[in-house]
Amino acid sequence: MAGSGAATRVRVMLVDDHSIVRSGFRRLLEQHEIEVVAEAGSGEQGYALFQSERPDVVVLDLSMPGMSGLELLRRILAREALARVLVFSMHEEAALADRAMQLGARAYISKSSAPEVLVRAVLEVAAGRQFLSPDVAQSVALYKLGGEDPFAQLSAREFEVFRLLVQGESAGAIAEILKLSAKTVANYHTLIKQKLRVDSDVELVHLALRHKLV
Amino acid sequence: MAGSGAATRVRVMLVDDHSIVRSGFRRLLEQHEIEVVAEAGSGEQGYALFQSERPDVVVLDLSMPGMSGLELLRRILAREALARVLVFSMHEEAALADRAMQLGARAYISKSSAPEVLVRAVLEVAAGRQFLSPDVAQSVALYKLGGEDPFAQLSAREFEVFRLLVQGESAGAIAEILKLSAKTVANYHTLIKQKLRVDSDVELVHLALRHKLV
DNA sequence: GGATGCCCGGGAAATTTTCCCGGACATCCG
DNA sequence: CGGATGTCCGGGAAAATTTCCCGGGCATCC
Repeated sequence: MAGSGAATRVRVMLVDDHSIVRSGFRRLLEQHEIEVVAEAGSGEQGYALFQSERPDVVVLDLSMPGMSGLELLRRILAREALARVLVFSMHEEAALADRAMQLGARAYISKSSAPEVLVRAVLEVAAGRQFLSPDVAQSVALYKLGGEDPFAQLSAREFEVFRLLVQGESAGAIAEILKLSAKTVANYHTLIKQKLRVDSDVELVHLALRHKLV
Repeated sequence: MAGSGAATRVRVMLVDDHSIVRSGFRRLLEQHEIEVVAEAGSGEQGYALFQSERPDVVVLDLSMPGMSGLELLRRILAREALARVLVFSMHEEAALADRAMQLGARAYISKSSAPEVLVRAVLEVAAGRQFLSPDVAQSVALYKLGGEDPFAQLSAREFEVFRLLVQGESAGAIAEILKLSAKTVANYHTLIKQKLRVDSDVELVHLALRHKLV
């Protein structure tokens, strides 16, 4: 990068399992003088590349097979508490945005945002600020105002296990993904059902469904 | 096509409710000498623009609020039976791909396809050929080979238990409702999971969901 | 320096799930 | 008619899972 004169270009890493989407983003960002220094198609790859490339900003799609986006977010922040991660999600579910920001994401934007919003968000995050796309902001605000979040009592870790569970992952798979013992996952499973006041996995899925988490 | 000398550029219309995605696609296609002559963010708009712009190829995202992608596809083909429509979908559900191709779509590709696949598909369709991305092709092939309805093998009684189960009724409640012993319900439960080839209740609900049974 | 709360997982008991079995009944067919 | 097949129903016992209880590590907050 022979950046003379103008400010140094922002170095971004893209994490999304759809290469076609990454490809579009790359072109979009590059047209705005933002440099894409790495692309990852999975959580594992994302973590590895994060460490080797040290991008200024990570643009992360939450929904991925294998290691979940949230898990990757958690790991990145565990290693580098000040990492600047911009979460990009298909849906504008408040519950997810809430979790992601709690964990330490710097921005959360939905896929229905205008292209300029992504660019804007990347720049905001690069500058150390937080950012929410308008739809997400409204959604989160209403969600929080409306009180009564059944998931509020779940810890971050529990919530992650919950999401993976209702997405159909087996206990073994979850242990694998989160690097836990199957036993721990089983224990969380029980705890989650208790906290959410349901008796069966079926009700668990229904609850998730009502909150658009599946 | 008045192809003189070099080939005339292909004229494409994009229909997707996410402007951010359209934006990426436009850049991607334009880098491959494909011209994007129109973008629509809804079915209604897509139909109007189709008539005024008469693109060579329509790239259509199936999942949109309001008029569904399938409905737009149907209308376009009703007006112009030979229209070349390329369907682009988030999921690679065979059922959807099946229906879209039955209706007359020329291609169906999933979002997990490589960027080149989209370009390739557009060119194939423009040339009058059909195209399926590899994952979709496999999915559809297996779906067709495997015999459509996964519930076909369930007996009436089993199906009934299945429906109550995925609706969240407990084993005890079902026994009550159907006047069976809880033991019998448990046995059916096992049998149903076997027949439907799933390992957990969560997957059972997902299956029901996909077939709109919840 | 506590007190609190999440994170993680082992051990053992409690409960459920699964497998195997047999009988009642209805249908279809040579 | 006799027999084959398939659904329907549930018991018994083994196998697997869930649940409960526990403790240590770690961070945060007075």
